[in-house]
Amino acid sequence: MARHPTRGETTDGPKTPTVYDVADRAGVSIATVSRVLRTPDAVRETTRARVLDAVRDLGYVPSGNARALAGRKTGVIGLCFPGHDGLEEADRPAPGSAAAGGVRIVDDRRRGAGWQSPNLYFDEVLRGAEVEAWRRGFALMVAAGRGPARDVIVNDIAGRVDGLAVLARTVSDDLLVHVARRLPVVVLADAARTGTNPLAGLDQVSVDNAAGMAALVTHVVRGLGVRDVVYVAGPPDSPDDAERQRGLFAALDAVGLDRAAVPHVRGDFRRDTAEAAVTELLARRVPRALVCANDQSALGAMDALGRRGLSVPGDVYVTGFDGLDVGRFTQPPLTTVAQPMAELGRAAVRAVVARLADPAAAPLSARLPVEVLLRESCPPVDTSM
Amino acid sequence: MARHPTRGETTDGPKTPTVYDVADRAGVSIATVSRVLRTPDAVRETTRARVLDAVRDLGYVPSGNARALAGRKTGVIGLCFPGHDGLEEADRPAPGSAAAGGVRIVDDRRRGAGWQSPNLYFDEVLRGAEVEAWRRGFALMVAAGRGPARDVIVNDIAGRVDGLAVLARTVSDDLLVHVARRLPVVVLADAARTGTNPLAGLDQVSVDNAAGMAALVTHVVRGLGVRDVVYVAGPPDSPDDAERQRGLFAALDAVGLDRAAVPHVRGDFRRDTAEAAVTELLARRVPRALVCANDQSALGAMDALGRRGLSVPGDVYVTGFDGLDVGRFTQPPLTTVAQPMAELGRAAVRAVVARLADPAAAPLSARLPVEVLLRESCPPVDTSM
DNA sequence: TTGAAAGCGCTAACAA
DNA sequence: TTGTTAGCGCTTTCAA
Repeated sequence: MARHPTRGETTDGPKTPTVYDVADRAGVSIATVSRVLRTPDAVRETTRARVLDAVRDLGYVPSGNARALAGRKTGVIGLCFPGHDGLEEADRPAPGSAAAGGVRIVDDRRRGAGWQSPNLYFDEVLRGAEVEAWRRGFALMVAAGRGPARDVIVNDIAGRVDGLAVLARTVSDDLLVHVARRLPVVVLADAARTGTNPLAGLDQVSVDNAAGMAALVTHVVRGLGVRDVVYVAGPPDSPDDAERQRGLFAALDAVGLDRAAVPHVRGDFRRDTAEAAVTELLARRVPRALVCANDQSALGAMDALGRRGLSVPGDVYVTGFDGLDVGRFTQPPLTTVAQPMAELGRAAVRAVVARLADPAAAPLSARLPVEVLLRESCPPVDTSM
Repeated sequence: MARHPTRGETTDGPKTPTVYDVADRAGVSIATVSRVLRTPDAVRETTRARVLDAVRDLGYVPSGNARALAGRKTGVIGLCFPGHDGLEEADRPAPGSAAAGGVRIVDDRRRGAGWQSPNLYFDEVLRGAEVEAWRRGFALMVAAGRGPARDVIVNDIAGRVDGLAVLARTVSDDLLVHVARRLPVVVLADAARTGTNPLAGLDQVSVDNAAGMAALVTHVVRGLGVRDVVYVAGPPDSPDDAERQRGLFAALDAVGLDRAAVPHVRGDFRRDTAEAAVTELLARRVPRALVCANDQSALGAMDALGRRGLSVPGDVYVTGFDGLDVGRFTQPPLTTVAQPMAELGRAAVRAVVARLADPAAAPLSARLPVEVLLRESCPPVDTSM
């Protein structure tokens, strides 16, 4: 009768119980056990109680894998991103500090506002995705791919989930296309979607870089009346920077300023590079405003200005882009464009769920609105007079 | 021969391909397909190539669930925590701000250093867990249980993973015990493990609250020579606070100060409550040092002191506990005890993996070392003279 | 209301 | 080196 006649009797210790064990103990069939767990109302009260008791007594927990296999869906959504590079070693406890019971005492007065833990960006996306997934009744599986094994991970995860949200350039396009044949894939924050892009057919969710930059630049040029602007650009191959430049140009066009009137220097999205670039610029001349491609380079710009003894915003306005937390604590606080990171995660999950519900729908391309945060480095109105 | 003779022919569109489809197309058996994927060296070069081609052509991605079921292990570790309460609504885009193409412009100059996004704590634990899981070859499944559904979630996740790490008091003890019968469960940050605790037999990883507080208080009393201390306590039922108080007392005992010499006021771990409590205290007298049960209440204490025109650290030393990021940006920066959040997550995963490797080992109880970060609010040496 | 039985897609003996 | 086959634990018709 029972499929496992010797279960837990001949072998070493009791194995983890299955529906069969519960059914045996409750004196019902496995179908009834399944019903009790999935459609309790379809089972007579007393039977249900017997089954539930057996579940309790046995410590039975249904196998999600078997369920998923039989039910042809997992109830899990996967989230892949590029990984916390550099974190692997960074947060390893310092050698010797782990001495038994020993508490290390550190003079931490030197550490300035510039420091911050890496990749907060993804943390927030992740959090948003997590929240949304659970609200929709899905579990979330996370994979931060590091190194060349990324593809392996994604492939691995793809087989375990109903749908996948992948941050731009986490894995090779080929793999993504391959995987997308099997399940819904949503690409996050990859706006540079051209016709020839192999990912062109996939759903995507991104942030409205161009509109954000346009609004910010409009504020600088029209709101503050500044015409002497320099743009501290990102890496030439960055789609994000390309979009932000589009926004910049759009704003210049709109206010009737020649694009050539706003020269670029190259900050490469990095604090040190931007500092160097701006230092070099300042050796030649001092513009009234520095519009930076991201917050990191804005920090670098402020470093350079500070070193030259120039005041922000008194002598030079500085703006960033991203809305990193650190910008709230700089001196002065940094005007920036905040990206809705958590919302990005949520939107991604929503997109996956929507696709699951309607596989035939046209590819989705969502743009999340950004928010310009005016802070002291480039205030709402000119306060210098 | 093939198990699915009509696959993709009679039904609507091609179904997602399985080993059978790949085997058919490559002209081999399913076993060979499986081998190519799992032990490639056990297959002749030419055969392997044929199979791989078929995989490519078909867009085949192996089902993780079927694998897990057949292989009796999932390769996934679960992480459960109490959830980002309050976040659900908080990060919802403000009504109206999402207008198509509209970019909201906000005067953000008012928002002080006190503000910060909630639950950064878990983000870091999560990140640590993710990193470690990945290094060990496991995927990570995340569940932030919210509301009464927590138990359901955990039960659900338990069936999908090889092992589980659960933050203290995320779910009911009963459920945890139930689940622990089936798979390894590691409890995080629940140090208050008494003999009668139902969770007593489980592995656990926590932070050395007592030692941290003891080191900090020793610094205040012995290092700075302060004897007039008030403790701003947490909620009475908090195991964390209890541990920190133990550390406090231990330090007092060690330096020969009567415990009664250090009165308590109740801050309840919250900024506002602590501010109220300290305000009331200051109406009576001004101690030389306020040792607070956590960072939040330290912020509240500083609020109260500031309102009274008292200087930190000139008039009163203030210390916190937790190592929240925000403490680096307060005026003055906050001396605190940093908990190794990311390391907590990693240690949890390590514990699960260890338990998986040796189910018979004695229950593990790991204590992670903390770090005292001396900053201006209670500096390494008395600089006021 | 309950039970019998056929898979879900894969792995892992065991044979060949 | 490759194929056959028996499950893994569950859901789900279809009958009873």
